Amino acid sequence: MDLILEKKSVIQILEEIAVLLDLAGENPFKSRAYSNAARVLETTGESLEELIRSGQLGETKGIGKALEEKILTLAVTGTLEYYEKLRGQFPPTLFDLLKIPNLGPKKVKTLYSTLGIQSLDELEKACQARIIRALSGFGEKTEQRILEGIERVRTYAARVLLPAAESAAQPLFESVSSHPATLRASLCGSLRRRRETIKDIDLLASSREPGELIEAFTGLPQVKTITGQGSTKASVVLENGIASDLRVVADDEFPFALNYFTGSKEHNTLMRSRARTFGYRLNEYALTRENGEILSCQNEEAIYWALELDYIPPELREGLHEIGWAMNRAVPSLIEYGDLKGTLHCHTRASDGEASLEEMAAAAGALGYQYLGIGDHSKAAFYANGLDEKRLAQQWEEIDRYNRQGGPVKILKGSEVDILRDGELDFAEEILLECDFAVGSVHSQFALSEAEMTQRLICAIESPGITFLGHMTGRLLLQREPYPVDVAKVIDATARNGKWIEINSNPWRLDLDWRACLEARDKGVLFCINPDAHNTAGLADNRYGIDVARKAGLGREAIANTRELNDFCQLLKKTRPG
DNA sequence: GCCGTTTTCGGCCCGACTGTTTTCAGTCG
Repeated sequence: MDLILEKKSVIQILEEIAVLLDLAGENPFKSRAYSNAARVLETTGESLEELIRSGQLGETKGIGKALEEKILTLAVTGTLEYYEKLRGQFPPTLFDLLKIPNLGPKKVKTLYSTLGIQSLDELEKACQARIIRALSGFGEKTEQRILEGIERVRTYAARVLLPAAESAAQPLFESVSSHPATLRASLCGSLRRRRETIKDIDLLASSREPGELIEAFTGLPQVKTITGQGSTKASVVLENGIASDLRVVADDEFPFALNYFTGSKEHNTLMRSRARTFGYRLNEYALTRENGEILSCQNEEAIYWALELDYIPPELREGLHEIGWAMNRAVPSLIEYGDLKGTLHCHTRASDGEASLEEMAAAAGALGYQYLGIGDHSKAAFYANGLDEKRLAQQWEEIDRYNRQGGPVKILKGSEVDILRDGELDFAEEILLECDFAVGSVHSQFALSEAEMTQRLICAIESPGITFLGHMTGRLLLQREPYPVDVAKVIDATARNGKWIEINSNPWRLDLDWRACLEARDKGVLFCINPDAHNTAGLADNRYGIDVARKAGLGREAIANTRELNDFCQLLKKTRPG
């Protein structure tokens, strides 16, 4: 069966329908059903084709009869009358208005239906002409906030990468946690869940004098504007454009608030539903019995235990599988930051890196690694000064010399070999088989069809000399979408051929995405966490790769480079024929 | 529109803050 629309497009349309239903003022639970179905599709490992063929689509929780039919129609015909009709009611530019803070579907609908406002520009003009304040439900302040919001959307619409948020958050956290009025403090939200991109920095503190903390927070030198300030909560925008919220609670409420503000929203919803099955009520202050009796919890762990759940680490709280795992006492034991014994896929000055072999090795040694795999670019990557056969041989001599002298780490010989358009590799098979490992990567010709790209990657991973694919989907977070590829099929081919999957730790990449890693784990594939480092500092990026692994629910045993040198080399050999 | 350890109908997580109200709707997380 051939599908006209791929899964990603179907998901997008479902999400769009949810927004359109909100705009139309439909039952909010109906809208939620569409969002929910989109999320379910996004997180299931199965391809849409497989779900349809096996008849599992309608069996999936969150997809009932109506949605099954609509998804099927969309996938097979590429269109859906229900969607088209809904879409016809509103101009597509209304979606831009929804990005303005404090403007939701109701207000946008009012702006559109009373004044015909469709775009940011039109809204800006209407605000400047002081027309907005006359609308019922709007006022002078709303008008002003909309103008500020438009400015903000234009300037800082984007999310930021995890490391950027982390470095902005650290001084805020230190200021709050060291304040004399603070009893306990924590970073929360997506930062604590270690998401790959962050929208704002959430902070929580407990105190007997919340007002003092709020004052101190809004007065911090990093704060550019205060967008909201109450007695227990403040919202600000920092000088660097990132938004930040501080919430202050009483100390006995802290564990509940910590759990609540860590989220995700989906996880919270599931936790509250779980509480209800015991007749409890859970909010950010307490866990309460029906009779009003409060169940005391000293820390977050106690909340999970009170709901007869295993403790769930923050990274797993995405509303996917974690509650089910926790109910069955099956929360995986996650890899820890110190668990890596070495790493592969690093560059040197020989291609486009900034450091020498020795410098990279010394830096790896300083991280406590036992081995470092050098994988410089191959000759097709001419823009990166890729190595040809001769220069590769010279590098090997250099590596042999280094290893004979016995530095802090054993250097492994490798190559990041370009995958050419047809799936063939930039080096001959016998050369790759002489390497200790080889990373196959796509660096050009991104604009293939999904079928062609999938075939290209499968062809590469079937090559005997290849150990794993480098940054499998080619995405650059906040910059470039992944190239079209059927990841499930590539993972299948990887499993079939006994190869590994790279978790590329570069914060721009974090590729393979954690959402897809779980599926690979269930197929028994081993992972390798690599920094793709182009300088010595880049080696430390592996902590972000570990975040990905943790979010995927991977334990130490699933990651090849948690093994000691000898065991690791044995595993490497198993990726080769014979 | 989905779903079932109070249920096949009537729920669907819950509270802070804001602005525009004169008791509350909208938005956000």
